[in-house]
Amino acid sequence: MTVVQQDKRSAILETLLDLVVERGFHDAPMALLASRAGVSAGVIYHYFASKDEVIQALVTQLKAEQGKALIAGEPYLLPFPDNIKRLWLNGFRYYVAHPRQTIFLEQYKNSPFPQQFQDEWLDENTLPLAQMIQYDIEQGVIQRLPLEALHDMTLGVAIMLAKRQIRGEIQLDEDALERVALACCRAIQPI
Amino acid sequence: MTVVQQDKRSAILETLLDLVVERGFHDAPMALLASRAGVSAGVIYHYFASKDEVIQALVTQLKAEQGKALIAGEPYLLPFPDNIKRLWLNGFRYYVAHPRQTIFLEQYKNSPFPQQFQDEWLDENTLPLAQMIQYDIEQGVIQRLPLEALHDMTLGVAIMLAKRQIRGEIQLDEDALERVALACCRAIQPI
Amino acid sequence: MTVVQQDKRSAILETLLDLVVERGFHDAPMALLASRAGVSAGVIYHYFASKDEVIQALVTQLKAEQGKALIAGEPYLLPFPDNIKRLWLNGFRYYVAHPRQTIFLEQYKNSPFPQQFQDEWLDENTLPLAQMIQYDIEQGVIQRLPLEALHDMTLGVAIMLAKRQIRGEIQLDEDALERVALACCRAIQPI
Amino acid sequence: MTVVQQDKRSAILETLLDLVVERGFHDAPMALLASRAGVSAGVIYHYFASKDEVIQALVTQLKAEQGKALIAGEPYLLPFPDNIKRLWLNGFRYYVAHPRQTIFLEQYKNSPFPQQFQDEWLDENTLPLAQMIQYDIEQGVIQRLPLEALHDMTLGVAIMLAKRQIRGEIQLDEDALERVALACCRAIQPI
DNA sequence: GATGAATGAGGTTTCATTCAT
DNA sequence: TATGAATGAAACCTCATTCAT
Repeated sequence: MTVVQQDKRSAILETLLDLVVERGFHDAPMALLASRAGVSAGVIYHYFASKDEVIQALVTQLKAEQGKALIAGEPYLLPFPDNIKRLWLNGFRYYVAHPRQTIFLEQYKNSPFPQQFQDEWLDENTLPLAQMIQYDIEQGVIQRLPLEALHDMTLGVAIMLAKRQIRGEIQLDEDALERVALACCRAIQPI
Repeated sequence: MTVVQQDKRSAILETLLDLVVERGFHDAPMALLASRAGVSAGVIYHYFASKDEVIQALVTQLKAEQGKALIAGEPYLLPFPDNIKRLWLNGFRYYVAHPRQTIFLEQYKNSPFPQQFQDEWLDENTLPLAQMIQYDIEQGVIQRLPLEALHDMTLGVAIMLAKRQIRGEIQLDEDALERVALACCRAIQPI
Repeated sequence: MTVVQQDKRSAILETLLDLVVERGFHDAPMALLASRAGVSAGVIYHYFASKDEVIQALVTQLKAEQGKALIAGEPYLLPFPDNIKRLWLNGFRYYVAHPRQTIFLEQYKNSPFPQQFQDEWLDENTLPLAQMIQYDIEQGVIQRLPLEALHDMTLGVAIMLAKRQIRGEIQLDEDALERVALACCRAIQPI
Repeated sequence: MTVVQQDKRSAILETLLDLVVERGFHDAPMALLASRAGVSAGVIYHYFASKDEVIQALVTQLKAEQGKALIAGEPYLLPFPDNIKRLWLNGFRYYVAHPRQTIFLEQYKNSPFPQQFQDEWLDENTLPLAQMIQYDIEQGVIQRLPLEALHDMTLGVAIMLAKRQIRGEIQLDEDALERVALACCRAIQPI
């Protein structure tokens, strides 16, 4: 049945997420993936053509989930700096609330996997964000810098801080969070 | 001879750097390391006890080199915001000029290797920087936030942008660089 | 329905023929057999008990077809050397016109499959041929040699040449064919 | 040491020969090859890049040995039909004396392995034979037929009979052998 | 110190066969 | 009958590490 099928497929992806977060891409064998997912070694190859494709499927799924989380509350409808602030807080909270997803994607992005060219600003979730930023640049409320640079100065910082909080290195309270989010907004404003 | 020894040891580390950058930790076998380093497979085990130790040795070396690069021009002797700006530009330039080292360390930091607790602010290179920041916080010219947060809001952004530039995703000219460096200084200032 | 049954059974055998000719016994998996035959993997086991039995069924069928082709035109009614010549030309033409069947059976005969002892001269098609040869030996028009040797000196040559022609290594015209067929007749005559 | 190395390499090839003759290409796993050769599974891959390359190496070696056996006694120096007769008897005796090699090569030639185009008449052993045949054709003592056809009408018959004798299906005595060899010579003569 | 053949456990993937539906 | 997901043993191959030389 389709439900059962989806169950197995999902169990495999879910377990890969755990495994890679715990042990890294270099130490996540298929046999362990199978046994921890409660499936036989063979079925994995009914759902995916190879180990790489399991990884790709998980990456795709996680990126979509992240993208959706970022646009919760429709930040692209707010004026600067509220739009960026909401985006930033959306991001930070999602990252901290989904530590495995965050750790996995960061590990993936920093590993030399054949990076299919996929502009992070051109999928259905982030396109309105890109347009929002572009508009604010034209309006003169955001510095004229590459989208990627603006991303790193805002959401990039949110990811880094979230990773630290996940690892327990820091613990930002609501007040500190607000201040950092605002600081990132200020950073990208023209002088 | 000692020189030859150092040559082989260095060749191994240098080659591991290449290999991990090209293929990732998950695809850097010892046999390939040996052949590309121009040494026999066995001799690696005269210099290092295991594969993990080769990796650790390289990590240690690269961190020390990065640490030294950051304090070039003794930024800890300058007043805010010049100290942070110099630090930022030191960092960005070092990262871009040493792409393999940057990529390697980022890959390492994002992989779940047994992270021996090693406070990044307590080694001989970064200690003066920590003291400098602490002093500026007391003086009220930098926001009271965890050192790690302040790091990510400044140098963290430099690393992210450097990685993008290494990958060819962006190309920041001198003017843009200055603006971003300043923006990061502004970000950590109190409101 | 019986027709459908026969259709599926035939499709399986037909596809196995293709598969083995293209890829060999060592590379003809059941899953591929099923998908190329347009049937499910499971249904093969309704028609055949195992992979070996599919192979055996195909072998049996192909041998019967070949046997029938050899006695077309009732060569056992003709006097030597016309009987042998017709046999030879029947064979050559059948082999060339049925390349997959020829290649398959040759591959099978040269592989160490459990060769159920099955005298090739004792089935319903070839028995009259064996009697014909035996008679010609008694009459002194064919050398007294084992039936198998006489077979190889005549039909055996036809198979070899047909395989070459199938592979495109040679191209025998009608004249050459006649000459070779005759040569094979002469070969088995007493001196 | 080189001797030991050669020992292992040879043991692997020798064992593959046994294995394929006994069980066929479709049932000759590397693990069995290793254990029967008295080596570990891993070493095979120090000497050969893959299973296919082990097979290729064996094929190459066996073809060379066969080629040398055929020209023993320098048949290409004798006048027709003694040259062909010696070739034929050389062949038959070699095949019967080296049953595994014969069975292996026949199985190989009848399997759809990527047949590197390798004209069997153009290597160092068989080139003088090709020239010899060509000369006899010009002299009018051998029919004008493709070399491949002449080969099958003579040596081809020798192989087939040898295979039968190996399997115990026939047992040709010296007298019968002489007669068959001569018959093959007669077969390729012009009428 | 240096070599590289050797090991053998373990990696990814395949495959004949079964069985719930 | 028919399906195709599921199994798990076994296939091919890799790899960190050892050790005789």
